[in-house]
Amino acid sequence: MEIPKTYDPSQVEDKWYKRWIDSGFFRSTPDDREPYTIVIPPPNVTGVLHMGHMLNNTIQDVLIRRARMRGYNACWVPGTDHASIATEAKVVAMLREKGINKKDLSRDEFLKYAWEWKEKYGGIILEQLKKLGASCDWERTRFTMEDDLSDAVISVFIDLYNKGNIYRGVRMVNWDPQGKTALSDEEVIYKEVQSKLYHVRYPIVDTKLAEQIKSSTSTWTFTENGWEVVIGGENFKGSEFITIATVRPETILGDTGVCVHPEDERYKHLKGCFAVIPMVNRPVPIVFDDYIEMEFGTGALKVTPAHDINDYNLGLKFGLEVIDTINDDGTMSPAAKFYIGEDRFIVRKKIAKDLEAAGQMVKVEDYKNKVGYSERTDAVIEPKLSMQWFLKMDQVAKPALDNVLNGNIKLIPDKFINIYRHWMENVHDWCISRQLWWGQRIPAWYGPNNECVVCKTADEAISLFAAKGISVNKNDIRQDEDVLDTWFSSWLWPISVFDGFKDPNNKDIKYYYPTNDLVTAPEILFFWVARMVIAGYEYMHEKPFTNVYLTGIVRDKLGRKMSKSLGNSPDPLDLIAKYGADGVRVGMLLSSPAGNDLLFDESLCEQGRNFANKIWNAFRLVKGWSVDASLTTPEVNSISIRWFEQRFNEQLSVINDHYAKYRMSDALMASYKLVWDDFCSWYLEMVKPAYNENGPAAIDAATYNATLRFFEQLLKVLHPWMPFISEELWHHLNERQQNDCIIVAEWPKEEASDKKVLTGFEFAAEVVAQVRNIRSSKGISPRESLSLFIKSSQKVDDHFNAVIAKLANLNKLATTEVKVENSFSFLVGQAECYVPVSGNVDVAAEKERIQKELEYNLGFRNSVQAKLANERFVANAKPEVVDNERKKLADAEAKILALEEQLQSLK
RNA sequence: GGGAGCAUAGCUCAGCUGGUUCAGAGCAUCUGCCUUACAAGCAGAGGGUCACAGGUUCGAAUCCUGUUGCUCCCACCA
Repeated sequence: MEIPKTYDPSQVEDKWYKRWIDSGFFRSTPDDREPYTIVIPPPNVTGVLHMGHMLNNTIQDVLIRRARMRGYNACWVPGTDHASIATEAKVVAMLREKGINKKDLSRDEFLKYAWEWKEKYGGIILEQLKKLGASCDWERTRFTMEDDLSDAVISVFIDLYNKGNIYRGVRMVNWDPQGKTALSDEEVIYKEVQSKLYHVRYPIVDTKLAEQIKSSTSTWTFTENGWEVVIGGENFKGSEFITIATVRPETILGDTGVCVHPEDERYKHLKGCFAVIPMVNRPVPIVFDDYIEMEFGTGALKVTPAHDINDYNLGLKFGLEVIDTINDDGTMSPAAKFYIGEDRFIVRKKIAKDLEAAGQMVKVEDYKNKVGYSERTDAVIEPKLSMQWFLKMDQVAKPALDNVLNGNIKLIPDKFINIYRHWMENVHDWCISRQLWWGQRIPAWYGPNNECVVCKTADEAISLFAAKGISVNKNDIRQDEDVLDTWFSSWLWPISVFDGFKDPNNKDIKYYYPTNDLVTAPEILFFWVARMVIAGYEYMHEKPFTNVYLTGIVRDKLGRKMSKSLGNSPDPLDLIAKYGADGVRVGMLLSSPAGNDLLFDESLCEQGRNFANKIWNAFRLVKGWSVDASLTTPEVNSISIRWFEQRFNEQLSVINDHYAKYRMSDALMASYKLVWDDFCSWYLEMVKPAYNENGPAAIDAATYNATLRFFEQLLKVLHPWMPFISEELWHHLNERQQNDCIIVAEWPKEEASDKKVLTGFEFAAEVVAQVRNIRSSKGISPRESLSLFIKSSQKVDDHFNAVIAKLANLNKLATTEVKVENSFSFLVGQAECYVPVSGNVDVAAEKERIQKELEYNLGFRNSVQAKLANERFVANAKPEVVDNERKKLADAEAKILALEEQLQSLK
């Protein structure tokens, strides 16, 4: 059989993925085994796979596959999220391209387009996940807007409303003028931008004049030192101004007050006075509040209650008028009286110019500030008063906080606990309404006079109204136009995917809930994780998951976030095509400790691919062996087999321990080294038959069988990381029954390892390395056979002598009582080793080398001696530590003695 | 403005409650090898005052304080 020299994943991956599916290996139904469950963080239904998904889902698949092998009933539930804002934006854009304006469509027409779009593009991402090898139970695929899940959302809303946790109210919300919807605080991204700070002076008038200005039209003119106003033919003059500083002059038209600090000497005398707002000529009160920073700007703040949350609060406090001057789409409203219908940013420039022309602009300075942007549309957020639905958080958040703090739910890494606590302790009410169509429509109904009832259907609404004494028919009532925040459906995900709302006592929810692990990005710790915990306790009285593994953000190697605009995000499918899914999986996980950002570089995938190839070639070697049943097992092989068994046991427990602590990269690296170093570089070289003129010699049956057994065990350890190549080789290694696949093979049992064998090997390995070092530094060919003599006062473990002889290519390995002349020497532990050479040894170079080693050991001995001479050390340190120091001293002294002897003999 | 975290080799990271020759791993680098499993490889080697300054201790990469630099989270500074 001719086996290609390199592993070709393209020949393998689709074949096995199909076989796994066809065999139902991903399928999970409740049985008597213990469940192990993960619900996928549902990606946006119209999204495509990016590197973040790759990392995330690779980790989930590793966890799921290992659990499956360990005998758990492993269930990974996949699905997608309807992502209302993002999807609606995409649909609107698609329609616009077709020349259709959303405004011209009815709600139903629009939704029809949206569903078509979803059917067409939805779930591409799930197909992509299959390429990665994701072993989800695809028969369980859910979608947050499918009927059952939507029903769950609606009934939860009604339930929370009836419990008094949901209320409706006018609040200052983050308004996205492009998406024309309110956003939650979490959906606003603040960016630092270069702005301008405009200093504008408002004339000061007293109460009497203010009254006159209010009651009739006034015409103002400004000079350098004062102002003049004509009211009804009467002329007034003044020289006093108050200068405010603002970055948003377009909101001046909505000003209803000016606020200064009560302790501010500059303004104390203005109590009871009014400032007159430019252009609209509205006198507004000057109020005093210690919210004001005296040092900032001029120390005077214009108050625009309709367009700034702080101003809104001040407005409430001082009873200021609210004038909403900006429309939903970010243009000026009629209430502004000027620039009506023009965009807020254009108006900003215009009004600045106009104020300048009028003589009210004092100065303009450059200024850096933070501006909120919509996460979804990137539009600048407009704080806006509007009627929204809210969920009260303080009560429901309590168990969600407690159960993380008491360790009932674990965050990995645990540094996120503090962040979580901080958020939960300062949680704000959650604005859950969105002014969109794509999503679950709010089940609230309004009567003729805006009376409101909350229930599922119009018929129920009619009877609820009737109960309130309001008699209506279907045509008199209308349903709320808004839909619910997407997170208001995804927070139910771990429950709703098992139909926990529809059928609370069904087998699935009872069996799979609570789930085990959740793997997600820290960015959505509050958006999603915290809220799932809340929903879990509210509706199941139980946590939704036990462990939350928080991945890092995938960045490029320069540390920049991957983004479309930077073009630094590779297409995961291209990577898979290039390096194989196994290679990419390994690449993703090689260096991504929980919570740490992953600086991704293609070379990581290359390393993964190389590893796959290494395994492939180990297989080629083993498969190429011909077995001769008549051969007895050579000594070198027996001890090698004995050693590898121990090494495997030892490393398996290391790997298991890493997994238990969710140290994925460490678990992978330990697996990697076990295969590459221990198995390939050492074990296979140890048992590999020598070759004669006819090619490689035959191998004995015991060695062959042991090697196959080891290989199988290693493939199992590799399977979670590299499902495809491990499955492929599993079947090449042995004839298998149809269903004997590694995906469902049993994870290796952890057994004790014999430390004596392991340390015996370590000694041998060190000797081999030293001989190789001599070859390398002295230019002796590996093919030239050497001899080696070991001199030691203590007994050295000689079990591995045959191994040493083979790997170091020795024709003789013996002990000696005396130093061997004309040889290179080295020390391993206390054993002096001599490699005699035919030519003359470079005495000077040897002396120098030995001298250096001697000096190091002398220094070391001195430091140990000093330690032991210190009475306080001997008195205070733990006895075993002191003993250890004594042993170190003895070792060092023996070494020094040996080195001195060697040096002596070279003279 | 408040809070949290980080700083160890060129890069990415380990280093558990202070104590094995503790200063590590992988990658990268350098040297020598196309040795019939693998050049996507083999063998060997060189890289670090553990950010800085103090302190606690018999003993500090590890604990404490301060400084510097970076990152993240929260928050309503015009």
